[in-house]
Amino acid sequence: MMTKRRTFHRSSPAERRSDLIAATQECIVQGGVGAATIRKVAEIADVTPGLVRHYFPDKKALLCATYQATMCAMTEQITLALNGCERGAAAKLRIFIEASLRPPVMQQRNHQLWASFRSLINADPTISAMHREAYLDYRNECQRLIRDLYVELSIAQPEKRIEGYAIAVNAVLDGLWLEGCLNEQLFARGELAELGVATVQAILGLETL
Amino acid sequence: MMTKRRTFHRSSPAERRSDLIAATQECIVQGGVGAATIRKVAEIADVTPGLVRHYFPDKKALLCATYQATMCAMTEQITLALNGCERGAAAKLRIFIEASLRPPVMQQRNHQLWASFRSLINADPTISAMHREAYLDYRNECQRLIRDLYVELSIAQPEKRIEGYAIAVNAVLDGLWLEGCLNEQLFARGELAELGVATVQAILGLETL
DNA sequence: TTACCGGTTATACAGACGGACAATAACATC
DNA sequence: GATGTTATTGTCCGTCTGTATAACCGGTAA
Repeated sequence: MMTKRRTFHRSSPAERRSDLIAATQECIVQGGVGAATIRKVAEIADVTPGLVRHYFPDKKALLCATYQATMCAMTEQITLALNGCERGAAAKLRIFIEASLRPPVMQQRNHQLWASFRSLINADPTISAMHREAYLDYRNECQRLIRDLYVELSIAQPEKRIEGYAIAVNAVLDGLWLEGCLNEQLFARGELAELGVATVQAILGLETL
Repeated sequence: MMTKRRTFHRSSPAERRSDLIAATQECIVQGGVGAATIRKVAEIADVTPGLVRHYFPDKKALLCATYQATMCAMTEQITLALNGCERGAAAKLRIFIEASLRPPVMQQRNHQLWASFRSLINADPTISAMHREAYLDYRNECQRLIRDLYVELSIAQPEKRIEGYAIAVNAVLDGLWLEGCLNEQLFARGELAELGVATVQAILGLETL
């Protein structure tokens, strides 16, 4: 009963870590959090189960790292788009909306991951804290862009109203993102982004995006 | 080693079924889908594990029934509010918005259940189909209310534009519902409902809600 | 009373799970 | 080239899971 030993391959720690996280994402996408078992993750990453524990002290740590990586990847895409534009506040807000409502941010895969982790909010305080932080970051970015826009247009608005706008705009983007992710083939490419821009214009009472 | 046998109690089938579904919901709320094990469900329903299988052929059936019950309970609350009002289209739309953005529909518990089942969409085609149906029902209801409103106001609108409005309004309600469920204590009671009405007014270009 | 039947309980079982650990292979340092 | 270090492998264990099945109980009808 001599089974051949698996070929030994060594990768850089950063690469291995990222591979394991990617494998975890793949599991979750395919079958929810419950499908992300240590064994399955190891199999997808083409590695033995023991190695997973060498990089992450326990399963919870692996899941948290995966959540973090997932959210970072999305916000990174948006800041990337935002940094590529040095024009005014209106253009920035438009780009923020469009980046949020197009691939690679608006993608069924991302939604699947997002919903899966969100389902753990009551179960794990760490996940809960990470979620809250990501949510507030996004909403504050939203609010900042809206404030800058009114300043640029020399329209005075009380901060309280701007906050209300931010909540509403955030809600629209969340909602359209959800719809778009779930029906990737139902909407033409860019359709939801356009609808998002038009809707935000209506909410802000502007026609200048 | 004589452990006392559990007291024998017989309930009506409908009641037992509903108890088991409620217990499943409780598990999911506390710890996500993974926490809803047959044994835990049975414990919460104060019943032995074997009985669960007597009412549901397997775990998947139990989860699907729970999903169905969860969504039905929410839409039922909304139709209930809608039926209690025999006034015009504007009032109906307002009530639809407010019912969606107040307890008992807007409730952390509901959100937890919603996210949990949504995380299974890729894993189970039955869940996927049920979700799609619920989503389209809600959006169509939305679209119908908007169409009726414009008819009432004698404003001609191409159906294509009404569809766009419905998508946007649906997105706002989804988004605000998400925000509200997750921060039940952050918003004053009715604050999001008001914000929702104002935002929908802005989207539809009306001030008559 | 008695015999039956379906709801209910208790227990058994095979498989998968997370975590722990020793053995092994590649690399780093001297 | 020898030696220590770290990444990686293979294997084990106790626990928990979903499911199957046997034993039990209480009402119902003959």
